[in-house]
Parts: sequence; C-alpha cells; structure tokens
Amino acid sequence: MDLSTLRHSCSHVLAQAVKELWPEVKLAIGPAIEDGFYYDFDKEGPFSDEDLLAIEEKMRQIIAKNEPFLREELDKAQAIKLFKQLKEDYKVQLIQDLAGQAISIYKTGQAFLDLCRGPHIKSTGEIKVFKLLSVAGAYWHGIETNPMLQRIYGTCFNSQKELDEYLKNLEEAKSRDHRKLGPQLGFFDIYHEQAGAGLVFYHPKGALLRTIIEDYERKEHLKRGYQIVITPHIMDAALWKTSGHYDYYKENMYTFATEGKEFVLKPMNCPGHILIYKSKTRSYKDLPIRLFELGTVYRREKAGVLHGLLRVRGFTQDDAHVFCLPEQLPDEIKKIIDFVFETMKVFGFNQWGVELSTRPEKYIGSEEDWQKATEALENALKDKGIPYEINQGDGAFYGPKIDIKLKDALKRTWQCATIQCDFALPKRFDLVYIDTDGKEKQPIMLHRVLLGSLERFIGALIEHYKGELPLWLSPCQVLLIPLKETVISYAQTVKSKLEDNNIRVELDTRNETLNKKIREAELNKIPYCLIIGEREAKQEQVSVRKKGSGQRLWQEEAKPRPAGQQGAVALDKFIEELTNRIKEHK
RNA sequence: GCUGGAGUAGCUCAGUUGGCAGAGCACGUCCUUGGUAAGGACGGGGUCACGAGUUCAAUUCUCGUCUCCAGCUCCA
Repeated sequence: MDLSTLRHSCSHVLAQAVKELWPEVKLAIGPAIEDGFYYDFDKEGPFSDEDLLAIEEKMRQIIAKNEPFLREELDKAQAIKLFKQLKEDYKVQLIQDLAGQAISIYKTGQAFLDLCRGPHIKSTGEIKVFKLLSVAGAYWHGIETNPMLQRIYGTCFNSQKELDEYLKNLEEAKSRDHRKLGPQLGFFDIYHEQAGAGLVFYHPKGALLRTIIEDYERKEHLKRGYQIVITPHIMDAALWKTSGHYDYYKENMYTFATEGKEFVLKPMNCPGHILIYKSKTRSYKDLPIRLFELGTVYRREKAGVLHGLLRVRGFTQDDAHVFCLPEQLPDEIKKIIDFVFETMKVFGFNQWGVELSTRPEKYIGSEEDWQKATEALENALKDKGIPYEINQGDGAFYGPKIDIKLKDALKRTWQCATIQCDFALPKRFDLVYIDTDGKEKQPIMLHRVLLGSLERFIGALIEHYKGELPLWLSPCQVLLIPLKETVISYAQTVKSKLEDNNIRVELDTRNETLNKKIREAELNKIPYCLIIGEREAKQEQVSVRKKGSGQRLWQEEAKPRPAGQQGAVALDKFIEELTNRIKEHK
C-alpha cells in the first residue's frame, strides 16, 4: 500500500472525526508529509491531550465502519456554493485560488466531504495502524500575518511493527539529543537566563573538542593555499550599509552607537575580508586570493527559533572568501567541493544531499551576473557528476549557492557546507585587480563554509556519534586507573609517556573503586581505560579496556572476558597502536 | 515574532485541594585499598524562574516578564 495515499486518507478520517466531535470547527488543509500527515483546523481554544485520545477513538469507529472514499467532480461555481453552505471558508478560498474549472471532492460515507485532488484508498477500513502525535500552531498558508490554526500531527503505517519501529526511532533520536548529551558529557552549556539565550559556553571538554576541530581545519586550509586572517568583532555600520546587509538584516543585527558612530557586532565576515583584499593594489598574478577565518559572528535570531547548538545567536564559522579571475572560477568551485567532501568524510559523514539555490525575489546585482554565477555553480556540479536538486529562489540576496547537507547515522540531514558565488559585493565594494593589459578589472568572490557553524557541526557530531566521538576527536582519549596508591608513581610515568606522544590522557587517583571508575569512564564515553596494578607496574605493561565492553557480557556467558577487555600489553606497543589510529582519524 | 505546553537542589524527578520543602544521583568528611559498569556511614545544599496582585498566610490562585519544550514563520 502506498504510504502517502494511506496517510492522506488517514488525514481525511482525522478531519471527519474532528468535525463529528466539534461541528463548528473549520477545516483548512491536510496533506501527507514525510513521516505521516497533518490536518489544520480553525478551532476556538486548543486541542488537549484528552481531545487527541477522543479523536483517535472516533477515528477508530470511522475505520471500523469501513466507509468508502467516493470521488465526485463539480464545476468551480458549484463547488464554491457547496463549501459556502458548509461554512468552510478556507476551502472556499482554496477553490477560488485553483486553476481550471473542474473541482474534485471526496466523500467518506454519507457524513463527510472534503475538497481534495486525491488519490485515496478505497475505504477507511484499509487503515490498519495510526497514531496522533502532537498538536501545534501553524499559520494559514504558512504566512505569518495570517490567522494561526491548530495543526494535529499523526502518522500511519501498513503494520503495527512499522509504527513501533517509527516510534522507537523517535525515541532513539531523542536519546541522541545534543542538548542533553552535550552538557552531560561536559561539552557545553547555555545559561539562558543568566547570560542570554542562544549564547554557548564551551566547558573544558567541548573547548578541547573545538580546538581539535579548529587545528585540523587550519592545517588543511594552509595546505590548500588559504591564508588565515583574523578580523575584529565590531565594525563601523557603514561597511554593512555598503555590503547591503544593513538594509536586509538590520532587525537581526546587534548595533550600538559610540563616539557619534554606529557600530555593528559582525553578523558575517565578508566585509572584513574585503577590507584586507582592498588594502593594496592586486595584480591578476596574485589571484586567487583565499582568505580563511574562524570568524565568530552574532545574529539576533528571533527568540522562538533558537534551538540548542543548531540555531544560536553567537557562533563561529569556518569562513573563507576566494577572490578570483573569471577563468579561475570553475576550478576554484571544484576545489571547494572536493574540500567539503573530504572534510565531511574525515569527520565520519559519508552521505549527503546537494542543492543548488537560485535567485530569490529580493536580490542585488544584475540578472546577467546572476545567470553567470548560477551557471558556474551548476557546471561545477555537472562536471563532477554530483547529483543535485534545484532549490528555486532560495539563494542569498547577493548570489546563488550550493548547499551540501550531510546525513547522520539516523539519516537526518544537517545544513553545514555552503558555497556562494558573488558578483554583487565586488561591485559594491569596488574591488579590482590589475589585469594583463594594465587595466582594472573586477574579481569574482566566492563565499564558502565547510562545516558551517562550529556550534551546529559539534551538535551534529554529538548526535551522529551518540556522544561517542571517534578516538581522534575525543577530548580524553585514555583514562588511567591505578588500582592502589603504591602504583600511582608508575601511573604517572605512563601518563607523561602518553603525553609525550600527544595522547590526551587523564589520571584518576580518586578514592573510588575500580568498578565505579570504569562505570564513569563508560558513561563519559572515554575510548580507552588503562588499568594499572602491581602486575602491570612490574612489567612495564598496561591492561587495556576498550569502550563499549559489551555490557555485563560475563553475567550471561560462562566466564569469558568482557569484549572491551583487551588484556595486558607492553606500554610502548599500546602507544604505537594508538598513535596509528589517531593518525588515521579513527 | 505566533499557537500550545512547561519552569521545585548541580542533575533526574516526587510533592503541596494555600499552612516549616522531599528522594535518588552528584557534592563534603570519615571508614574502606580494590583486578574490569555504582563499597559503606554521616553531613551540607532551595528566594519552589523573576516581578506584581489576592490572602492572616502564596512554591501552590491571578496578571505580567524571562526562559525552555513541540510546532509555525524566519535563517546573510
């Protein structure tokens, strides 16, 4: 059975049930969506949890009656008249907006009819398992100034098993929530009330993780001919007026006046890099110039959109601007695309979706430039044989862009990398280089981020790995657990030896039992524990326990060694093995 | 910003139909010196988000503010 048809029909049953319980409610729309369906209602007062149960009960009755879905066609005038009689104002509006004269409606039994293009299942009895999930507000037609309707979300499947799996998946996603895991693992926290919403505090472990990511990025950028720059956090508002951001995003910028001047807390890094470009006369021989900055920016996002690390008010982008000659453009774009994919793979993401976003309604620059820029991006994707979707009208106001969304272990997508082609800002800022003929020409500018915002990316990492970061990213790679005080000095030797080999190590000398320390190490997702007792000290060994020991395996089996327990090895051998794994980004 | 739900110890949560505020974990002290997922005893810890109002009395009721959560809208 086609799920989207089934779900669409189920949304009709939902609407029918609601109309039976609250005849005065007006219907809006009720489509199938990716994981289920919803229906929007105009009702005085909210639907409560009890209401949802009552609606589910009513739906079950309708399904039990096995009423057929019947299609009828009316002409437009008839349809409008019919829905006016039913006082379904939203449906009347929908019909008025429909092109063509033939309007199809679906009747379910005698009791219920709805404007609908179909298709539907034959009868309500075909719905086997369904569940209403939640209620939320939603604007009519999704437009902010329209009335707010009540949306009921639900889902249905062909079998109970599939529904259970879906619900289990929801739970699984919940257990990976970075907002929960992040603070729990000591990565970060947000002090909403004391410091402000959307402002992230990295605790030591998270700051270490971020430093590891940053170090990796700096190294890779230098390798690829980027130059690292650092620009101020506040700049004269005039710069943002020139760039055009002031007009488009003033509401979302933190501004303040001092010494008779207006300043802006930078919401993006472009103008800073542009000033550096403009600081001297550039020759065609200098291009491409690639400026990279781990640039921290602030944007006054509306209160309701903030979400953990994914949507914050202060964040750091791995931002770069490439200034190049027109003939260098295709190659530069391709290099960036390669850089993006290579970086994602290193961090353990192997699936992604690519979108090309074209000119929006509000834009700056000429149509001709837009076309050139869009073609350049599209050709790069085509040449590399990368499948992509077109996202009509979703580009930035100054240029089209390629968005690369990575997919995590649960197949959820995360917006990270973006490559934007820009003819507009070079014009506005009057950027030039001296060409072979000694004349001034305008360079093309590419904006790009790989990971996007480090905050969001760290959120994605946490959820992708369920907090169990790969060895090379783990803030603490090895925990040393000495069994008693007499072996602490040997443990300290082990610690400095590991540190000499650039292994991040902690020594746990607290007065707690071995079991407790191991339990905590597991909960803290530390990749390796080294247990150090008399035996190890005597033979320059360490007893290795790898994370994820197969929890309490030993209780069920006869007496095998738990999976994580690797036994004793010579310290040098352990160091060698670990160093190799770290080098390979495992 | 909009609709709805919520805010009690560092964390997870009980509880009070308006009358001195509770547990487990965490934390501190002491005992315990251990071989692969929680050793034991005792102890400290709260403006019940914030501000007004009603009341003899408000953590509890009312209003406002802040913040979080589920969505909507937005995301240079």
